[in-house]
Amino acid sequence: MNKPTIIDISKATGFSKSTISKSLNDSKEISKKTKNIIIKYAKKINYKPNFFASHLRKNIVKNVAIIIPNILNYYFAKVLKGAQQEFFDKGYDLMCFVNEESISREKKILEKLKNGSIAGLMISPAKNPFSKKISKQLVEIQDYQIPIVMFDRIVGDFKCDKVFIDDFQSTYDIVKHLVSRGKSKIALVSPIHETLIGKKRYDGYKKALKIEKIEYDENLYIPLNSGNTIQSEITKLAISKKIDSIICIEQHITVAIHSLILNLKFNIPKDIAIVGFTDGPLFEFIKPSITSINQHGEYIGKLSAKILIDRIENNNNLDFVEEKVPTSLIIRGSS
Amino acid sequence: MNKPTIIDISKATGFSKSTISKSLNDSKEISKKTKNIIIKYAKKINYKPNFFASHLRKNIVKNVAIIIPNILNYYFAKVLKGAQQEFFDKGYDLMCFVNEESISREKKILEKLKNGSIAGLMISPAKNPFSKKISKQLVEIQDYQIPIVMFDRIVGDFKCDKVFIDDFQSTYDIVKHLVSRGKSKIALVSPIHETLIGKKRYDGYKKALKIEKIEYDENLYIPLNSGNTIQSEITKLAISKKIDSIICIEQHITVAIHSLILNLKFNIPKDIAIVGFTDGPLFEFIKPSITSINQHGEYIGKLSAKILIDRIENNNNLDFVEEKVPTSLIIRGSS
DNA sequence: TTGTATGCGTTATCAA
DNA sequence: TTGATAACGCATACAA
Repeated sequence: MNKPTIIDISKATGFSKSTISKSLNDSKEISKKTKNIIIKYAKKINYKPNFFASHLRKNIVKNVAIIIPNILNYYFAKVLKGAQQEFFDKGYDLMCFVNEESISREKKILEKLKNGSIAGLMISPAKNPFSKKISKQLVEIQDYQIPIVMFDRIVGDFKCDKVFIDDFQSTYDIVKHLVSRGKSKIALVSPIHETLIGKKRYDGYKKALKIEKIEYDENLYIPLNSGNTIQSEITKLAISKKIDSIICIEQHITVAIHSLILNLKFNIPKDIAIVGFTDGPLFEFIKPSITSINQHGEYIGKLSAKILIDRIENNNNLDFVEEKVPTSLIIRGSS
Repeated sequence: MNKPTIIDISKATGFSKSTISKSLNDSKEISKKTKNIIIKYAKKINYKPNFFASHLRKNIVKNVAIIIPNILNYYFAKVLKGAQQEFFDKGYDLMCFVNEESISREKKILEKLKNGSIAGLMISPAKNPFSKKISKQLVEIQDYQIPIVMFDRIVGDFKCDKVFIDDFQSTYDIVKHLVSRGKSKIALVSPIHETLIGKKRYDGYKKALKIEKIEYDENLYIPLNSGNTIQSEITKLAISKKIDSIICIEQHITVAIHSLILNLKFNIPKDIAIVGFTDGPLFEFIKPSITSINQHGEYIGKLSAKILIDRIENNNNLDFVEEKVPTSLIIRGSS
């Protein structure tokens, strides 16, 4: 059986195409009686309007796309979940793309999205450097009147709506918390030091140290590049008692540090406290469990979706919004 | 700027609509010279064909949908990742839906998908009972010539392509492994005992016991309904030494059992071994780490996508395939 | 090699 | 209250 069309209904019921169309759209031009006949028959043959035809005609799109770096990252999965719920409830279909942290993949995805199939885009770009080419593609998408909401990994000088956590506050809060636990030799481990997020977290860390009158020691700030030297570096710092606590920005590295510290026979949190970032259950089940920043991924996803829908539906020319979402600290055994 | 169309190019270059269309599709009817002019101009104004128009005209769809129960489940996230990669590489857009284990949500999603916007569907249905209504909707989708691949949570009597792990073998292998570790009082905890998967895993368990000449004890088979009685039940069995090992089918319950056993001051794996199911890193970082079945989610996703694309593109009437993917056992500290 | 005309399925405008 | 017709943007059969 082929997909039935309005013409099939027309032939079967004897009414014209336009009468059918109006009835199915519940127009008040058509009499109840006629509508009933038509709707009943449409149901019977399981008629659904052709997606492409109606969209072509109406020139409206109810598809949106989301691009995330990595679906296996619990935080991004939560964002996706929140966004998906919001979009679905508002009648939008969500197309989902994953860039796998690859700029070339991201370019391909964006290229594709220019075909006009989407009404809006949510994006958290692949790790920096944010390429000029990506930026150019995003601007082209905006030129087509397709609004963009950038979330989490926002890019400072790109103009669009943005949703992100309060990165400054997150590390600021962690330092305050650690100090309240009697810690003062606080290391910061960051695999994303070159990103805006990384810089803000670094700033929050530094600011809190200042407020707490702890002198900043550049040896305790450990930006990671390849990620291989971290073991020896942490080991050195720990053994020489230069640190009594570690803040780590990335979940898997946090767990690695956790293991390392235990293997070195230090006590967590007495000798060395650990605080990390994640939305997931991983830190909860480790022994000792790890104190962490809750990034509220689901809320970020929902909020971004709401903002995007608002842009799509009320294409006002209001200034771009920048929503800064507060984080919260979940205190567990490691601090 | 509005999205440019073929007509804009036609006006600007002086060629007719069809010459433009043919050039952009690299038809060999058109001279190189003309093509160059047209393509160059199209690039300049950043022309992209209208998605809806071309699809309406060609009556082909390069969208597919996937419905998964829960995006926060690491296994399903992996399936999604694998599927997404495969589809993207083959030029398909993937629309992603999450039923959140809700039958009513699933019904809404399926209702929507009947609008003809997809060329194929991958689905792992919400937890059973697999409703008659869902089945009816799926059949309707098939009636529109939209192929369906059901993965993981397959439904026995529904006719479509299916991809799933060898559930029988998974528990069979676990029992064999536990026996090789000297265990003989093996409990099986299952929160999905009413599903086909649950039954097969139960069968594998029973069969392996038989092969190993261990008498089946129905007290050691613990189907979970609300999931609240498990604590006391496990505690009783452990204290009375009725069990020396536990197989658990669900990841979070496995972790809960793991904690419970440790709290009861038993040694894992000496007193009680534990084996679970998951694709994720959770079991790796717990102490002691947990032996588990790797369900190869990414492969399942890729394979399902491949099968679906094959159905879409070579709409042959071959019999439905049922791909049974072997699992592998990752042996860790808990056994 | 290029242009003309038609239709994909729907909706909207206007006429009956 | 219903019907005829045009148009959305593109692709193709056919004519030139």
